[in-house]
Amino acid sequence: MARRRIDKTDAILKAAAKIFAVNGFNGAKISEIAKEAGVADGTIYLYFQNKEDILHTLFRSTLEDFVGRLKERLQQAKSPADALRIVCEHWFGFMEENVYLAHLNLVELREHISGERRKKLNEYIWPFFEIIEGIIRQGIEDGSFRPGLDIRHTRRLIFGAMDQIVASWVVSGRKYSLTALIPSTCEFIIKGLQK
Amino acid sequence: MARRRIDKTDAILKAAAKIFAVNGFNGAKISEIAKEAGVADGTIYLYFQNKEDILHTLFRSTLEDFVGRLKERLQQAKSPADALRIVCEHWFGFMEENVYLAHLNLVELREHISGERRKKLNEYIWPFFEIIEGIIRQGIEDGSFRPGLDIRHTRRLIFGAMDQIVASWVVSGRKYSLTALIPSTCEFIIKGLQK
Amino acid sequence: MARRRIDKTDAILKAAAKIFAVNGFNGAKISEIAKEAGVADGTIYLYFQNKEDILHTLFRSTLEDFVGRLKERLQQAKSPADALRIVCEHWFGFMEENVYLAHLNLVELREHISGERRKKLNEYIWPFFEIIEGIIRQGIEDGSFRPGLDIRHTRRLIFGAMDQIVASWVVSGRKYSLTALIPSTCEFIIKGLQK
Amino acid sequence: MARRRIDKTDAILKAAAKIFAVNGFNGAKISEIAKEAGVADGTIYLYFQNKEDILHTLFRSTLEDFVGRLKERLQQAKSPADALRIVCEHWFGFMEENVYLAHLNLVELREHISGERRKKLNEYIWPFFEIIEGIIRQGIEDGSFRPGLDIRHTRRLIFGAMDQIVASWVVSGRKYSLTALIPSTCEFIIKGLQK
DNA sequence: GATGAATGAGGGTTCATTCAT
DNA sequence: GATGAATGAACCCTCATTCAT
Repeated sequence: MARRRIDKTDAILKAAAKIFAVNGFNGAKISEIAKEAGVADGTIYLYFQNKEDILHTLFRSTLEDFVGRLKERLQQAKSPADALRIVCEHWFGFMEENVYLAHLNLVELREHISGERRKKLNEYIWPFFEIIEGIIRQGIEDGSFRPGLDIRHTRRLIFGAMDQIVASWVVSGRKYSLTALIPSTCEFIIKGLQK
Repeated sequence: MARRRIDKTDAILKAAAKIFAVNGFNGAKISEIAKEAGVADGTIYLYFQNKEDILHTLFRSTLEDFVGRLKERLQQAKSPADALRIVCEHWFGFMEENVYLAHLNLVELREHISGERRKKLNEYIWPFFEIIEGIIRQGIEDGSFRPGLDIRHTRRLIFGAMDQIVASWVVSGRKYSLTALIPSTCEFIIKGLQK
Repeated sequence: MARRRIDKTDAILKAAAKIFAVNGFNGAKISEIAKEAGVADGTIYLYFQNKEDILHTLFRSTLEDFVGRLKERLQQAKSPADALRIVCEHWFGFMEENVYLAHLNLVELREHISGERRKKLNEYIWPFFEIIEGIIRQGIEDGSFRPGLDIRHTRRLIFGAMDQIVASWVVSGRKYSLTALIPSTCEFIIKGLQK
Repeated sequence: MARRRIDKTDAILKAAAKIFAVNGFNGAKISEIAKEAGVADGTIYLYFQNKEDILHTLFRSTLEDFVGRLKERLQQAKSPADALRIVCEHWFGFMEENVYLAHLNLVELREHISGERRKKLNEYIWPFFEIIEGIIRQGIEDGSFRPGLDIRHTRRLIFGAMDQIVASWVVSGRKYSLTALIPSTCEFIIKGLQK
């Protein structure tokens, strides 16, 4: 029973990820998600409160998973610069494995249907931002990075650079390898922080 | 007559910029735009084909204006690094002066109601991207920037970094000065390209 | 223009009265009302806020009309007993002329979808109740009716008796004359108050 | 087995009475009734054909019970007027003891989702009406009441008066004693019939 | 008999677009 | 050209009922 419950939740989330990614949140129809998930329209409401709840759950669960794995990997980081490299690798790799999420991140995390929604979705990505900010702080402390860097501002610069690479890759139709761009992306970022 | 035509077109575009920015494309109602512009609902359809046409015209005209002014300013650039500084200043300044556009850029340029729409909207920003790419190319040629930089990839890194700063500023409710962040942003970008 | 507005409002109200009466409030579909009124579904929302607003307007306007005419007629009343006779005549006559309203009164004024709705609908009938209470008060004062009658309680007894006659007539399919029952109804009521 | 069957039937009916009373027929959810009754949703359909069947059974069984007890009590009536007093006492007392039924009577006996439903529900109250009509007939015969009274019409007047008192009491939130109103109610009714 | 997860039909409401004036 | 009343397609969500276990 519990098993089944999880199966359907997953099926719906997976279907939603696809439909949201293709059509955006507003363009996605519940009936389409249901069809894709192989359940009846009403069934969705046994597992989620409403359309928005699906989106939130999708973000939360995926990002929690992402952050959890990232933290593990980061334990092997030898330096702040190395840690940033791991972050970039992980982010790009994660996006390649979860293209739908990449779409969603691109589209919905930034969309602005109501300030409220944006705020909640932003909450879910905060743990990731905190990781980056922690690395910057450490880099400043151990002298790897310039003193005087504003932590938050710098985190935005780093995330923005990485994110734009993902966004362009998504918009391009993913015609090239994202992971191949890790070295040059990291070089730009790390150089931008040094000295 | 022609004069009047332009007046109304402008009034509608101005109204649309405001309404789109506040409510997003999907959330904006034609009737609200009409009211804000001081015309009847139906009048809008004498000047634009449909709701989407308004958005496209808005982007195109605003970005054309932006690029035109930027090009003028860039004639005084003393070096590629200086040119990038001017680009950043101009972009941030432009966003501060056109908050509505900043919102729109944040929201709609990235939204993805249909791949089709995104593609068209991206077209309008291309001239701006070409300017940045031209600066990078020049910087590589005159030795200011690292050789071996991939022009397009680098442009994305630069734009992504700048853009994230704007995005965060918008999301924050514009509670701080955007232009104050120009120096630290440029330092990150330029250092990222050097050596 | 104003004329048209009134025409449509009336057409919708008339259609709604019919559809509500036949199907009840919950059973009535907006699309049916629209069809009956000869307008598009959406047009209804240009004239009314929502389905409930139609019901309220229907009650309010009809009862206002009813009370207005009743007050005029009552000016010719020669005694409290005569006034009650006029009230009964008017109520029964009104119901015969507005069968749909009779249905509605029977059905919706009493229905209990939410306490809120009932309360509002009851408000509209209050002016009628006040008229009856005024007559009772006067009858006690001039000695026509028993002293010691509780005004409110007595009004309920009177209204209840009359109303049940209407209700039975509606339920029967209106196979007999309602006005023919005025004398016997009034006799019961007036005798019930005297001595 | 048979015993168990009755237990569950009763539990469901009792739960339904409560839920119907609070929410009305349309507003009541099968799942709520099931929860209140402590059974599964599907179980209800082992005991009743559908939602409407529950309502019918509820009315029939409750009113049968009511009429049965009333008949017993009426054997001690000393006169038609006394009998009417007993009827009123019993009706008011019954309503006070079965508030849920009072609500239901108020709401659903009169509701009119389909003429069909009303007709059936009315059937269940007929035995009560017949008792009242019998008393009137007897009163006319023994000279207690006016000759020439129309039996059916008079029954409606009596029931209407009593019922309105109950209805107002229910709507008021039952903030006062219903049984306290028996004397004045009976005085009105009996005076209305005499001479 | 009992369960409760699953079903899917049904409807109020919004709003981009049209067109008679 | 300008108006704005009218249109009607589109969609999320509820809940009575079913049926596999």
